[in-house]
Amino acid sequence: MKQSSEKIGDSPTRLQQDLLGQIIGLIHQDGLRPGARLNENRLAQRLGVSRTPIRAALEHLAGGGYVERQPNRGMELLALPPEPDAAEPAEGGEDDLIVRIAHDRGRDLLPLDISETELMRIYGASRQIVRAALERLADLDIVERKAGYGWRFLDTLQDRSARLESYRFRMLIETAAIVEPGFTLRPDWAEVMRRDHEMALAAALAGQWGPSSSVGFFEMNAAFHEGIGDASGNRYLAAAIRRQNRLRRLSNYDWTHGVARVVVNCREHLEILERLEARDHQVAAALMRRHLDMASRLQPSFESKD
Amino acid sequence: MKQSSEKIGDSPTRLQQDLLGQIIGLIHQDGLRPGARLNENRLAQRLGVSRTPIRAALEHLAGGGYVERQPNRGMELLALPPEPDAAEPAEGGEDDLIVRIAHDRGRDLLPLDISETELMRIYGASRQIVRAALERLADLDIVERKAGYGWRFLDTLQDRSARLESYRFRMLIETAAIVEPGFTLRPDWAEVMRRDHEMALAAALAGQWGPSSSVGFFEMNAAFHEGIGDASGNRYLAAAIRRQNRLRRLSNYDWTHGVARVVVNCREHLEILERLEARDHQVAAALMRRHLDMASRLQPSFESKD
DNA sequence: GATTGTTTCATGGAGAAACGAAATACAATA
DNA sequence: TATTGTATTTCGTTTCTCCATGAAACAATC
Repeated sequence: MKQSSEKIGDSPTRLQQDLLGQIIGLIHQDGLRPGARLNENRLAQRLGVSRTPIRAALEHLAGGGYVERQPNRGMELLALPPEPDAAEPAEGGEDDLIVRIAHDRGRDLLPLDISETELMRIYGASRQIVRAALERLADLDIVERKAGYGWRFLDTLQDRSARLESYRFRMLIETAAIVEPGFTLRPDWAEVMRRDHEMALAAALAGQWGPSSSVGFFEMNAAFHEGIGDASGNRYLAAAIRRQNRLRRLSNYDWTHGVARVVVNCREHLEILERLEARDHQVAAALMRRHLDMASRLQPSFESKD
Repeated sequence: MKQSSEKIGDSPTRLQQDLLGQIIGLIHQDGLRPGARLNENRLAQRLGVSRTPIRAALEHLAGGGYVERQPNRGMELLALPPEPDAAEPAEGGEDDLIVRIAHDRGRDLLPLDISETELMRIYGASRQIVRAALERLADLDIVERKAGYGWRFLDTLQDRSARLESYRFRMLIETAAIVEPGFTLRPDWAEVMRRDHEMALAAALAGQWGPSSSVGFFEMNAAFHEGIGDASGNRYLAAAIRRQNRLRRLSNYDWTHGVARVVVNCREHLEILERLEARDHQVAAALMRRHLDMASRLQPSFESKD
């Protein structure tokens, strides 16, 4: 048996899975056709890793029937593999746990003071995972180490004033980002954003709003604001916006404002986008300010959830 | 022997050391005199820990001769222990390592790509410490995980444009902090700040500037800016300012601008402080803007250090 | 009854060992 | 020579146990 000599087997690693997606992306980007050969060295170099995980990823692709190994001559492309949906929020147990902890604390399912081992029991996660999650939550000022043992929630989450402060902060930095002298929008990014928003808008208008749309909508939203930060040319503005999104991700994964608000949101984003493409930064900034100001006035209906 | 029953011995724990300092602080704050008794329960409650580490800390105080254990009646204060200097940058191996790594990378003593084990070898630290340091550096966008194994420096440090972006960002958020509607300065904080700055100013004018003054000066400086963030009443502004200081701490521990600049810096801070106390927020913000703008124009003389 | 002294339990850190997987070096093949 | 196939080395995660130490309960003392 030839297969047994390559020990690929069952589960692709995190890295291998990432590489798999990137390889597929490169295949499309380079416009390869069936019959083309995939050079391992070049892939390894372009993706910044060694050949080992590349080979494993290719082996997985072969398992799907998209490529075939030609002995001593490498992998040949048989069919174009479909592009996977980008940016799923990391199923496994890393960012996932952070969201779950924050969510459960928001519902008062977790006590204010809690120890690592207790969290390990509750979520069935290893100490390391729990630790990493707590560290990152601490970085967002959501928990803090107690002096001795254990951690304490700071309850920035359901805090009403925290929400307003967050919006005030965002109004400051996001408008500033838009009027930065070095602001330059990447045209391809704007294109993708427009398309995504128009699709979301159409879906919302058609009443297609499933329970899974919530996360996707949030991520599109986040990508919009982060893209503006990146375009500002100031890495600290960009980092601050990204940080705010990380914070919002913890409490905003379930959309509580209904479809009507989704429509408004998309339209406002599209309007800002238009102004940005027209280099009308002053108006775009004003629109952004109003966009955030309006959003800050919405009442999050927390309690009526289970 | 009575001592052997209490197993305190040699090395005070991190927690015990912290508590020791805090207990001393409370003794002074409460204005206790020799003869007073130190209640374990109350100390434990005020400091948010159990009695166990409190007892250990008190035992250490007894070792210094400042208190004495009266059997079954607790600790009696014999003499006022001296207040330790606050905010030493954590000798041990936590924050310390972060600064050292950043410093060495800034001097090009570390390669761009590096593995954890290599860092362990170089600094003789445990894997955990190195990991924690790298995670925090990653959080500041100074390193990033490579796809496979290892880490890569992003070199935000000696990057000239990063420096300017940082100052632009600070000009934005720190002036915004001052003009926040909820801005309220704690009078005691202002008092301490004024005193510290005047002392530093006097020392600088007298030409007393040792190699150790550098860190202390930086920390005073940082405390000033962070205090303004805290006074703003917006936790995200405060957090952003604190984060910028954390970043600056990595490259600014050695002051390269000479004593003259220390004098200017202190005077500007004192002027801002005055305006703030007079509730003259607009002018204070303008002064802050100019303060940062001037600082951003200084040329950091990097290379001439060893 | 309040406070200290003492014991017991739980927490989380340190260290070692084992393992899976990525990096690297080397051999084989076109 | 360039590329793939294979073996070796290295890395970092996982998992385990051990143990100091902090939390909490209980007993003793004033």
